[in-house]
Amino acid sequence: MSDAEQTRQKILSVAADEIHQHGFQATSLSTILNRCGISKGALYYHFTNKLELGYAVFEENYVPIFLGTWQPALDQDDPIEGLCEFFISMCNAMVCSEAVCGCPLNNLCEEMANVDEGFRLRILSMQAKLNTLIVESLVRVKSELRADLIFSQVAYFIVATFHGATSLSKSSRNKELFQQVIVELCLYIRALKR
Amino acid sequence: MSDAEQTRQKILSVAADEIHQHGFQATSLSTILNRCGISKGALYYHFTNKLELGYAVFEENYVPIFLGTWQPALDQDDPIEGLCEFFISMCNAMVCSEAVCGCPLNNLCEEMANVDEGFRLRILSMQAKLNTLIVESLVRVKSELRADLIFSQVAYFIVATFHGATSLSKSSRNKELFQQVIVELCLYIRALKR
DNA sequence: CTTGCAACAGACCAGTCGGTTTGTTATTGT
DNA sequence: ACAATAACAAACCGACTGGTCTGTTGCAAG
Repeated sequence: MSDAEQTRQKILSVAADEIHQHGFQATSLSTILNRCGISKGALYYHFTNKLELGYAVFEENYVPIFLGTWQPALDQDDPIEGLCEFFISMCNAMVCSEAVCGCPLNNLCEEMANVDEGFRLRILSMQAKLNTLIVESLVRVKSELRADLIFSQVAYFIVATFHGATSLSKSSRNKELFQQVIVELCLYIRALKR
Repeated sequence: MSDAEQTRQKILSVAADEIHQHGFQATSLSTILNRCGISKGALYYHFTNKLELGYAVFEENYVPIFLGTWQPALDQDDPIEGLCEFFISMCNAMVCSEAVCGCPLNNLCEEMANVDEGFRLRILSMQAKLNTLIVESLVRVKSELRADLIFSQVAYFIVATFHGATSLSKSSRNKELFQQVIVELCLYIRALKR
């Protein structure tokens, strides 16, 4: 990796962390510069402005990580159990993570969906993509599921609940509420089977 | 109402609207002053600083409205149907509201829970209070419900899902996704009955 | 050896932020 | 009539914001 590409990646990862912690609008460019140990010239050489930096963080950092965590769960032979295990593992991982900053994508969704159209459209396509992934995995084991299900609706329901659980744990700042919602969610998911 | 109290209320309601639209941190005091047609001296006569104004908006505007919308639904003879009707009516009301800014409390929760302790504690107590209300209404019709339910868990699940649905509709900016999640949520709620 | 460009460094800018201070007006108790 | 206080108005402040501009390296091609 060239030096230039290296600093670009450094900026992206630091920006991703700052945005995750403080949100996009509250993130200061000078903080990013300090943490990276670079100058403003460097940043504006790689990105045209703060917004474009935000978009780049979204597409090159958040989205891959996001899909990378859901995909394996849905690729299991039994996606129902795959999802449950995934959710439970999120519960356990939450203990270790010292800072409960919530899901970066959910945070951006809440903050920027009504502020900037560029963010909104990216969030929208992300949600649609995740929905498709879940629906596909459900269709794959269709024969094992109840006949009355509307897959897309179920998928959005799961995502919405998971999002809500994340949000609850953010304000409560412990995993208890998160765990409760997740347990109930697993009950719901397993009840999808006939 | 005295003149002073009148300007105080004016500030509160305008601030509530601005915070709802742009979030707390992105809300500018000068915007509030312009919309109110008052000066900075007036604002700082009634509130010690921006944070205290935010707290006042939370407690005197958001909380009463919030509880005022949930309470009637839970007070119904059949709280299960009360909740469903409440959710459905939220779906319909959403068409009329031109701006989909999400629930003010959920927004503040997402934005400020990790930023300011004062907000976090207020949000926390609000969530606990809502949870208590829901649990109480479920206990009231306990005999009609399944025996395996953990009421508190169910209550948090409902709230989390509703929050998630709100968030989805914010980014999608139409009521479709919201409606889908709500329909599925009603299915879940009605299945609580034995 | 030098020309040119990629890859920055860092001073600088206009604007905005929350907050303070001083000044003014209207009302009210004495 | 007068002093005191409530209820503001508005100038002002330092800190900070995103963004621009000019200058300076290091390397690579000719």
